[in-house]
Amino acid sequence: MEEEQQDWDLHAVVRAYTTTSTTTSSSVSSCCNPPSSSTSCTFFSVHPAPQNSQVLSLPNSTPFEESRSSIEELHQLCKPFFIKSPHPQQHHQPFQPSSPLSSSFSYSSAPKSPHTQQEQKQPNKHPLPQHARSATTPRSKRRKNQLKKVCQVPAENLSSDIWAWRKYGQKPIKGSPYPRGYYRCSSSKGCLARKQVERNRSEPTMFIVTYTGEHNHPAPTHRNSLAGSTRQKPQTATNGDTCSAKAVSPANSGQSAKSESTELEDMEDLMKDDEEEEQQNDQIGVVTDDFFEGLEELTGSANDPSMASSDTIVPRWPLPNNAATAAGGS
DNA sequence: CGACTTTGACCCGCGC
DNA sequence: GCGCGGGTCAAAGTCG
Repeated sequence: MEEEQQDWDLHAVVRAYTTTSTTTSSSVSSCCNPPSSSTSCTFFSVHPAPQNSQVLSLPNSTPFEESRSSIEELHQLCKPFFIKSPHPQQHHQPFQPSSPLSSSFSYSSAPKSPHTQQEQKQPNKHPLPQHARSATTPRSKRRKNQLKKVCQVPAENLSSDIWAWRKYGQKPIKGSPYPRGYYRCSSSKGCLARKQVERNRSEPTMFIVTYTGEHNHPAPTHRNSLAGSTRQKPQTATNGDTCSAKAVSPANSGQSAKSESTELEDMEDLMKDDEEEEQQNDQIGVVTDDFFEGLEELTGSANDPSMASSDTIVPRWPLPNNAATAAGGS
């Protein structure tokens, strides 16, 4: 029990994950990549599409070739999601995922009505100030009609998140040996983006990440520019097997962050070419700034070792520790 | 000092 | 209507 919890030390993990493909829900063009990757994405859209959930397998090979093709794939994949939406809140354009290349996303609309984020802001219930229950964050309907994106990611990919997440809670989930961690975006105060990280019961090496709400601010261009970050705890050997190295990402270790940024720039150049191509192509279809943003993030993620499939390449920045470790030492 | 994690308690949605 | 379980809050403690 406790072990599991310790195991479950995801605080760090979390910040590592957020998908990149700007998503909007609605059907996803299926990705034709070979299911080589251990991740799959499923999108549930608010639109009751017959197949609103698809498993997207993204490439897991070389960063460049693959990344390129991945981008294309991704592009294909994301196209449907890039819907121009000046008012993201009104569309379902929850977040700008940062690393679509690695994992499975699944958007799921709230079980019931198709209202999306709006609910989140509706201050309807909560007459009760529980400890001055924040008048700013009406909890009402929190569970209702929330657009969710569920991703299943391998431990190593948990660190591929460009957003900064802050843990605000953890709860044991009934039926699951692993607790669920609750995180919110710490990049911006008013950001409604939330994230839940839970280990897959049947496959402990996989994590189920659920995103809720959307970022109301641009994604940090460089990870080291992230506001807060997980702290790096002195690996208290309490965990025995799994490390609880909490640090994850970029922002944590200035070192990694630094090298990261430089390398990122490098990679970005390369990626940009591709991006431009893609963008041009995109212009034919529906392309928005969001999309570019997404691409940027993507490129950023592309650099991310975790994204490029850790199997074939060596991480360009030291993250395994966190990701894997934080991931529960899987 | 600010930001983050931890943790217990509270609140509310949902199913029965 | 009731109870369970999940989601969030906020105080306390930790760390850089």
